[in-house]
Amino acid sequence: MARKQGSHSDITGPKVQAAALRLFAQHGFAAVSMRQIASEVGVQAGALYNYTPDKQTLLFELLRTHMEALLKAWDSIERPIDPLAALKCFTEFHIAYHSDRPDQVFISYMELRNLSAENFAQIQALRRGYEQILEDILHAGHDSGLMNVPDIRVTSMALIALLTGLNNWFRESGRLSLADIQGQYWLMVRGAVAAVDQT
Amino acid sequence: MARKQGSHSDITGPKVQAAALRLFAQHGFAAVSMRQIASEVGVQAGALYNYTPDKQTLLFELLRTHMEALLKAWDSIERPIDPLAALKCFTEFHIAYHSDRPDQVFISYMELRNLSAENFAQIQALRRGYEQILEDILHAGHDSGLMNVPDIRVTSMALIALLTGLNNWFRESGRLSLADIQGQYWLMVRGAVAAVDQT
DNA sequence: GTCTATAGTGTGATAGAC
DNA sequence: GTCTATCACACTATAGAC
Repeated sequence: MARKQGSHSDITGPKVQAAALRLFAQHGFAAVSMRQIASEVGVQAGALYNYTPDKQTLLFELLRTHMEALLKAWDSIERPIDPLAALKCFTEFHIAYHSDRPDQVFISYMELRNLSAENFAQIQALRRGYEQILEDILHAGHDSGLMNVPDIRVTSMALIALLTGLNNWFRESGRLSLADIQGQYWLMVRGAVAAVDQT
Repeated sequence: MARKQGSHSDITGPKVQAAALRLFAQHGFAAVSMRQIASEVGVQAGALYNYTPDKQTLLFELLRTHMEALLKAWDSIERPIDPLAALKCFTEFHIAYHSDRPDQVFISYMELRNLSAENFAQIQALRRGYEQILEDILHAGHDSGLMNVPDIRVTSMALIALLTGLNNWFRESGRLSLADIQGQYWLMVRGAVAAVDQT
């Protein structure tokens, strides 16, 4: 018999985040009501406000947590110094990390416009930090002559789109393993920066 | 002195489409109300229902019109037979067409989940048709030995993400011309399918 | 910490006058 | 074809009991 009242702060908090993440990813921030989230968690709508001051902050915290965890994860791995090896490392890291968190990645791209101006600026700064990682690698590759990068900003945005696009269609349960995907994407990334000029 | 009543079917219809397109792209389908659209058009909310049976159909018609125009535009240009030349042609076409219609492209990617099941299936079929164009080119390139394409589906999805990602940051008014962009993206696309196996 | 109840506002869509 | 007025319902967020 289910309890109708009681204190569950330790477990309800994470459940609110998880429910909001899943529903925002599936239906979009604006299309999801606080009542839907509460229903998924198993509480009444009013109880959600013990865990977030409002719906906007709930979204913001999901994005901030994701971006900070992403940056921290990169910081914690060992990065090769050689630019090509570093680019391969980045490619494989990006694919592994992002394909494992489809909902977080999805809302991080789709719901930016639903952030308030202040919150948007914070998330954008974190995102810029991630892009900078790739740009530094491309810069080193360009300077060493190991890569052909006519414009670092263009190449970095193109490569991130290439890699993140994987989330649009890849499902782990499909016919291809993560290692297969990493291998094929690395072939394409390496080719994209190795191209020499010819018509 | 503005008229408060009258018949404007010829001009109001397109204005409704244009206002909905702009607002959906900026704020998202679920976050935009019929009253907002009416306000942008300069009519009252009730008048919109002379031009669409409901909000859902308004979104669907925007996406359908865009996808059909895209396919028709490709059909109307001259396509080289040589696979590499065809891939270059596709790359430049995709960039030119998409960078000229940022709002249409944006909602075509972001608002798919707000379509009803029936409408989604129709849009998805049109999208599949566009992907098929690229897959056919890659298939010919693979068979002729001119391209290294381990998995046609993987490569086509990756290249479309690479190219469409341009819309995330490119603004015609920026420091780079469309021709510059087309040149750099073609270098990357060609490299991505030309890579030979090496570690 | 969760509940019930509710304030105050906004929503998509329709009816009928002009 | 557009207007005004409205129905019936959903929304975020808060107040106060337990």
